[in-house]
Amino acid sequence: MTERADAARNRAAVLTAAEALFQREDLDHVSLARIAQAAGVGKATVMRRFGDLLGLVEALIAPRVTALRDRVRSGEPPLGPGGDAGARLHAYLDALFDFVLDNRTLIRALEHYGPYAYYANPASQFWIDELTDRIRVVRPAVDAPYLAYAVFTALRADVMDYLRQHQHMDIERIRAGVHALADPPGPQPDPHR
Amino acid sequence: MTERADAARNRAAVLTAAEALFQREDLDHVSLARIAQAAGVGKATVMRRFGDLLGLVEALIAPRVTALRDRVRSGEPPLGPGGDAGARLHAYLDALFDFVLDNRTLIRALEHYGPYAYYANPASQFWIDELTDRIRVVRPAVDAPYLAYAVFTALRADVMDYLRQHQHMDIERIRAGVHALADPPGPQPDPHR
DNA sequence: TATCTTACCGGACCGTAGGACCGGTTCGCG
DNA sequence: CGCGAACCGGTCCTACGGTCCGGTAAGATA
Repeated sequence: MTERADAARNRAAVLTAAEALFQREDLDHVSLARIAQAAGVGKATVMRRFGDLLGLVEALIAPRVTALRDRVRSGEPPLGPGGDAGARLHAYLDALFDFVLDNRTLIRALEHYGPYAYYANPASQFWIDELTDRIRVVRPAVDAPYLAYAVFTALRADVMDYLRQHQHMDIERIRAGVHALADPPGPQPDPHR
Repeated sequence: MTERADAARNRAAVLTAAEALFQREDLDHVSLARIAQAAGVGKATVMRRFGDLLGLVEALIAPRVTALRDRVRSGEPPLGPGGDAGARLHAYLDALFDFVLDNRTLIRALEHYGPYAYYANPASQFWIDELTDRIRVVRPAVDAPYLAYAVFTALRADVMDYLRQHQHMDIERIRAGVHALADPPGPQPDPHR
């Protein structure tokens, strides 16, 4: 059963309108009613297509997630398979960092609806698992799953926005901090310490 | 101008009732109306005393904050002034960790109202500044302010709850992870790496 | 092209939230 | 004791996410 033409048209209109609103407006001035109005559509139409607002935001992020995931799974090294372990970790951190930066409004919207929406997201679980693997190779002595969560938490969009806007840290400083978190410079731990 | 007796009585009743509700109920089942009802008071009374719900939560946390701050500022070393720098950092991390653990429901309530309520809190600013100082002494080569924020973020109540409840990490594992984040074991960085 | 089935549409509606308002009440000072 | 001010709490207001249902139009069929 294929989707009817008007339904497909409305889905696209809602996605476009929602995207624009999330970019332009402050997060808590974006409401279901305003999205529907901007899309020239009733509120129920939005709900029917996406279940709830969280579903709408996930649908907005989905294509970008897929794009990055493809680069990670089958792109050029070191982000894709192959290459030096250290370079792989750092390339991945950079890619995640840029992803969060580019999509921060949508990611914040995700965090806004539902508790744990950021972590529980299937996409995030993939990011975290991959991060865990890449950390484990470079730093076999640490608790890689925990460290992966900690780094991923440091990459929360709200945290990054806060550091930039209220603590006046610039982007490259934060980026360097994230790298240092996951893989501090220097030799491996000395068992005699 | 001193507070009238009935006003003081109501303030205490609201604090007690709110505390109990936050402990017992799920966070988003706690509403202004229920707090007022549990305190045997009108909603407006709650608002008058505390401005808004965020103010109420801050008032609930305040005495605990003060207690820990006193221990940090003038208690026994290594948490208080004096002692080995490394021990000071680790004692402080333990104290913060326990504080978050003990007060996680209130801290989550804080995070629930208002954006950045956790970081922007005056108390948190003190915690972060102190953390920055203690990190700086032990790890002069790193960006201490950023690392302090990253560690403090790892100590978010919602993050810890998520790791415990959904990732099944036990408390001591998380605690060890936080310590490793702030002060990874091993010798200092090697300039030739 | 005319008809009919059915997926689809959208504005009215619902329950609930935080917070403002205001007539009545009670505290406590002179 | 009496009075003014501080305080009280139920009602009201606005906005939210989400649901309902009578009406509409898409598009398959003949």
